[in-house]
Amino acid sequence: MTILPLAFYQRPTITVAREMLGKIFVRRIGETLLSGRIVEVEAYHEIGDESSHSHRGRRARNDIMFRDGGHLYVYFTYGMHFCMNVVTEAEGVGAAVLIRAIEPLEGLEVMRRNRGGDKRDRDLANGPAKLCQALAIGRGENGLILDGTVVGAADAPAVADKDILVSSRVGISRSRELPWRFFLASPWISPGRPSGRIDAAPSP
DNA sequence: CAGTCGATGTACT
DNA sequence: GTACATCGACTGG
Repeated sequence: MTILPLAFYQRPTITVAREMLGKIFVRRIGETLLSGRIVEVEAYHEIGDESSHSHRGRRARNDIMFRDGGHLYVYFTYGMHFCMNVVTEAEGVGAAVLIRAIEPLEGLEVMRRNRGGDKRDRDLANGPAKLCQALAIGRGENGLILDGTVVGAADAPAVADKDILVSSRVGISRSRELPWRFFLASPWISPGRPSGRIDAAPSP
C-alpha cells in the first residue's frame, strides 16, 4: 500500500478534489485498520466561495484549513456532527476538499459498531458526518498529518475524467452555482442527491 | 418513495 | 437571535 505523499495535496484544490476520487482513505486505530474508497467529494476555497469556512479569513476554528496541504481539517456542525476535509495548496491558503462518502473496504464491523450497531453496509459511510462517525474521527483528529500513521490516503488507479460526475454542492446556501461536487456513479454516494453531469469545473 | 422537522453546540450578526 | 458543508425519525402517498 502506497500512501499518497503530502505533495499530492499541495496542488490546486479542484485538481486534488477530482484526483481524490478512487483513492483509498485509511484510518488506523491501534492495530485496527479501517479503509474505504473515496466516491464523493466537494471543493472549498477562500477565493470566490462564500460558503467556505475560510472565506472570512483565518480564525481559531478554521486555522487548520490555512495550513499547507496534507493536513486533516475536522469541524463540528449542527451541534452534533463532525465532517472531515483534506487541506490543499500552500501554507496561508484556506482551501480543502470535503470527503462526503466512501465505499467501506476494511473494518466494516468496527465501522458498524461506531455507527451504532445495525446499519446496512450502504449506510455506514454514505455522508460526511456518517463517515466520520464510522471512522471515529472527531475533534481529536483535527490537524493530523495525512502520512498514513493515523490517517492518510492510499494510491489507486486514476479514475478517467469521463467517469467523474459534477454537480453543485450539497447543503449550502451561498455560492450555490459553483460546480464543485465531484462523485462517481456508485451506490455508495450520499442519498437523495441530484444526478450530476460530466463537465469541467473552473478553478478559483 | 418524497417531504418535513427536531436535535443540539458553536460562531457570527 | 440566527445560521449551520447533517442525520434519522416520522409522516403521507
